[in-house]
Amino acid sequence: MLKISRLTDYGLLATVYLARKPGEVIAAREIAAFYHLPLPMITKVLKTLHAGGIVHSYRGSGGGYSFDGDPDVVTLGQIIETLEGPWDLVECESVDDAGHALCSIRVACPSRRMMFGINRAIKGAFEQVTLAELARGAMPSAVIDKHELSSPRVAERV
Amino acid sequence: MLKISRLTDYGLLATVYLARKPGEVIAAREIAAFYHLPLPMITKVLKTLHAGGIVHSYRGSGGGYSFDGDPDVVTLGQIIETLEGPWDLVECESVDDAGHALCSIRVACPSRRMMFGINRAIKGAFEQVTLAELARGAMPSAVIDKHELSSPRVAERV
DNA sequence: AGAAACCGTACCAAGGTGGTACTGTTTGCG
DNA sequence: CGCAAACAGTACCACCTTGGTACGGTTTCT
Repeated sequence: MLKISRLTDYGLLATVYLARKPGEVIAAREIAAFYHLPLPMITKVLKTLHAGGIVHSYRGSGGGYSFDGDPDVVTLGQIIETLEGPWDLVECESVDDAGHALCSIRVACPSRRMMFGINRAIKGAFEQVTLAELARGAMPSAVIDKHELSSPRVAERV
Repeated sequence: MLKISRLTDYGLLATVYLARKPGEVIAAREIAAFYHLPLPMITKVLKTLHAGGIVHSYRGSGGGYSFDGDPDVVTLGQIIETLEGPWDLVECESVDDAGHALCSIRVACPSRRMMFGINRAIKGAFEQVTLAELARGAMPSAVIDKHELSSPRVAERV
């Protein structure tokens, strides 16, 4: 299930804040103060971003976090995936502890294949928005290509 | 926040089932049996679909639900909106009981405008998938049109 | 009259989310 | 050396949503 929780939103804000001052080491306290958000929330999300390799961390006095990567390479999709973990619109493919599919009607399900198409489209949209664009505050008028939608039965998956 | 809960998924299944037998009055019991889902769940979701005007209901013995509309007009977006209610990726515009914005940094927020772009793209994707396509089980290769992005400098990933 | 089927509402357990607290550990600096 | 700043890890809690159930009421067909 796709969700963009408040925590993920905090993470985006923090990442953008760091990306706007590339290479600079900034304490979590400063970010929390800027956005008027509780410090423990910001530190929590920054820990996750660090674990995911999005930002660097520096401990000790004068430490903090920094974004050292290329903002044109890091995408919104990567950040969301780091913060929320893997996601899908529906849980068609989930399996129980024994490895059996939770959904008993998978093969005949009328919505599964369609959902995967939508799924891919959304992930694609997230992948095409770079951190650089986020940092600039640009607003893309992203749309779905109608011609691609009508094509029936493109690929057989799974 | 966008979420497609299991209940919404049930609603999609039920709607598709009805749309495949247009005009036919079908008891909730039959749909539940077909998908191996608990009857109370199906009835609950069908009530919501009826309240939203997606399907018709007929009471009494021999009653049930039917889809009488044009499957080329009803969209996935309408069904989701009926089942989940209005949604947005982030809660930037939410206000408290007194009408004041919950987000204190709205005007300067670096992610708000971008999120609205993504928001629109996803809603657009949902609006372009019709119930007829769902019923056919077609799988669209929906993609975002790169040229519509505000910035031409889009990283070559995926 | 009785059964079939929808309607409305209420209820509950489980899990997720937002948020807090506390105890390390590392590092810079006087 | 000793202190303070700042990250790391973990545990905890209140609240809400979600999935699912229960039950009594109403309509309609036979």
